[in-house]
Amino acid sequence: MHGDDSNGIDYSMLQSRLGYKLRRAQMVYFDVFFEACAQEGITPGLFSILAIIYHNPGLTQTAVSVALDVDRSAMVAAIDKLEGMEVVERRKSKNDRRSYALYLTEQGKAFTERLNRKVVAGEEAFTTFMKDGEKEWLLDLLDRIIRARRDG
Amino acid sequence: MHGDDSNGIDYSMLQSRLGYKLRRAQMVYFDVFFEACAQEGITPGLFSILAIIYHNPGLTQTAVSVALDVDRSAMVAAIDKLEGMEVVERRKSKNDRRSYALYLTEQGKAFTERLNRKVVAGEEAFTTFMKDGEKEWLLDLLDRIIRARRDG
DNA sequence: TATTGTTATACTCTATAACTATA
DNA sequence: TATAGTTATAGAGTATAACAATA
Repeated sequence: MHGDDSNGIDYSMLQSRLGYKLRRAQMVYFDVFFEACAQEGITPGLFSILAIIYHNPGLTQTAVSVALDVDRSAMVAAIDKLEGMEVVERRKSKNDRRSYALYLTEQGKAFTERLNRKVVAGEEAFTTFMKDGEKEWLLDLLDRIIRARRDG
Repeated sequence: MHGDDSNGIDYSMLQSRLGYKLRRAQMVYFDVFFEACAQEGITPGLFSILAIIYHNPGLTQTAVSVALDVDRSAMVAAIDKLEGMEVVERRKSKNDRRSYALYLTEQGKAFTERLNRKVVAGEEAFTTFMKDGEKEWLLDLLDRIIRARRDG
């Protein structure tokens, strides 16, 4: 092992690059997610929105966008789609008539739970080659990378 | 710690999701890369192309696209740009007149080496909160995820 | 003045399909 | 017939700026 991948290409400058590996790993993960959820019309981004609303009912669109670190303008089409699927509903906020409070419908809750089971099951494909505790370690280390930004 | 992030949002369904963490970590990494290389007009994708050609001079565009797992049609604009920056050159292949052999120019080699030093230095921001050997372990684990696809 | 949701817009990335010139 | 590079095109994803309603 000195920079060569199995296809005979020398990856020397990339094989020890965190960013390159993160991107490739994410691409693989996306394929697994896609197999599990594409037929439901759900992308990773939509799933993350459902997951946030599931555990934080009543949030505004802007609050969800902040939680997921995307622009609030991107939420409009996303919530439109989820509302069209009848899994999310916008309720007019009483105290602030500019904003909506977001809730999952009853079927939206069941839908999200089912999706979550599929995603968790899909992830088990990755744990087969992990030792005990290795996944928790990975999640913790990724967290440290994520927090590196806001903690300086 | 039971699903809450520091902003008061409950991330229960996401905090143990590999895909979510991979994406967020990659976003943070991209910011660091951007600070280091954006002024040079280089994105992570362009850097990966330079890195491949650096260690594998003479590859065709298609070979590079296969090495990086992107469509060959995406290579055209990328190589156009790198050629415009005079860091890569297309040389007509002798044996197969359909294809080009890709090489770094002299300044392209120096440019790539300089970029590599910047990227490696930028990555050190992430190693400050890693224990000895943890980065190598992370790279190895990400590799196992990446290989999970082609190895089944 | 500031903020929420919205719209219009644009830019990047990426993939597909079809073309051309070679093989 | 198959392949390399190219082009046109389209779809996601995401960001900015501006606007109306409301705070």
